[in-house]
Amino acid sequence: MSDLLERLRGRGWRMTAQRRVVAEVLDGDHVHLTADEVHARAAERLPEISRATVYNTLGELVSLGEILEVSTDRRAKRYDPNAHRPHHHLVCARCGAIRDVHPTGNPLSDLPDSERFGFTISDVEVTYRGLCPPCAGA
Amino acid sequence: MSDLLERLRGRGWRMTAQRRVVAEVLDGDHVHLTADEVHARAAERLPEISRATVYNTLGELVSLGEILEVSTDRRAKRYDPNAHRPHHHLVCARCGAIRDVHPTGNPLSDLPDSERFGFTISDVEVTYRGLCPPCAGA
DNA sequence: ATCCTACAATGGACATTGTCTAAGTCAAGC
DNA sequence: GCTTGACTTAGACAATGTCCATTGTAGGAT
Repeated sequence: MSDLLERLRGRGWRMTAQRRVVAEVLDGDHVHLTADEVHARAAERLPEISRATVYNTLGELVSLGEILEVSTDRRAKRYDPNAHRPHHHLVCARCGAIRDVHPTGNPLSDLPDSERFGFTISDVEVTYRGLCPPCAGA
Repeated sequence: MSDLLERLRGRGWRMTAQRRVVAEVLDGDHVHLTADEVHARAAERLPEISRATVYNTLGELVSLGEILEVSTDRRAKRYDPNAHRPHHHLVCARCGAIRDVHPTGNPLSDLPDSERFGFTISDVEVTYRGLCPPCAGA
């Protein structure tokens, strides 16, 4: 168990059974669960937890910067607990598998001023798409 | 009017009033409409056009490679008629405005083999996020 | 230890986006 | 001008997410 719960408590986050369970479900590396998957896993431990609470809690954890929202497909948002190390994603176009990747270089420096249209850019998101070995081998 | 309709006809695409209207709505540069927006604009000219037809037609145009699907937010997919020149997107986090951009460099070469996990990578999508001048000025 | 109160959880309605199907309609070839 | 198979339609359905009024409770105050 990481210190996620401690960090949250230290920030004055009111601790409830529901919030604890959601945080515990997400507390692992290289996990990219949808809200529904989080709800399902949380419900294994706390059967009466509601979907709204899971959505609320996930939203709060995102606001607190403890997890990241990832939208690699146009289906459900996924939640990535690996929020403290910048990274991008590699997605299998067939089965949806997701891996965290760390490209070299900084895409920001690849965008000349003339292509920024006066925007204040705060974030760059890179998604590599392809086929994972099992799907490519088929 | 570009030659989009001619290209489609030449490929044996059966031409109907609905398809013509959808193609015409999309026939412009730097437009990034949602399916519903396409439907609304098409309905100005052809009031009885159905949502299903718009979805079907958009899907076909994507399959034909004439337009691109863009998922810059987790709301509706957007359709980009600028399918013949590779580009990425710059999105305003507040108002959702989208600009096509052309970064230098190739993000694919920034991903070492050790970070590819055996995937066969076919596509890279880069999304820059920030605030457009009006939203930043507020 | 008990009480208070603001904050959190619940559940169910609602919203948005997209898909599917059965039946009717029409473009294009003959 | 027919015929036919592809296209369109309307609306039901599905998946994901949001909202709200009500009920419950964590944590501080007494």
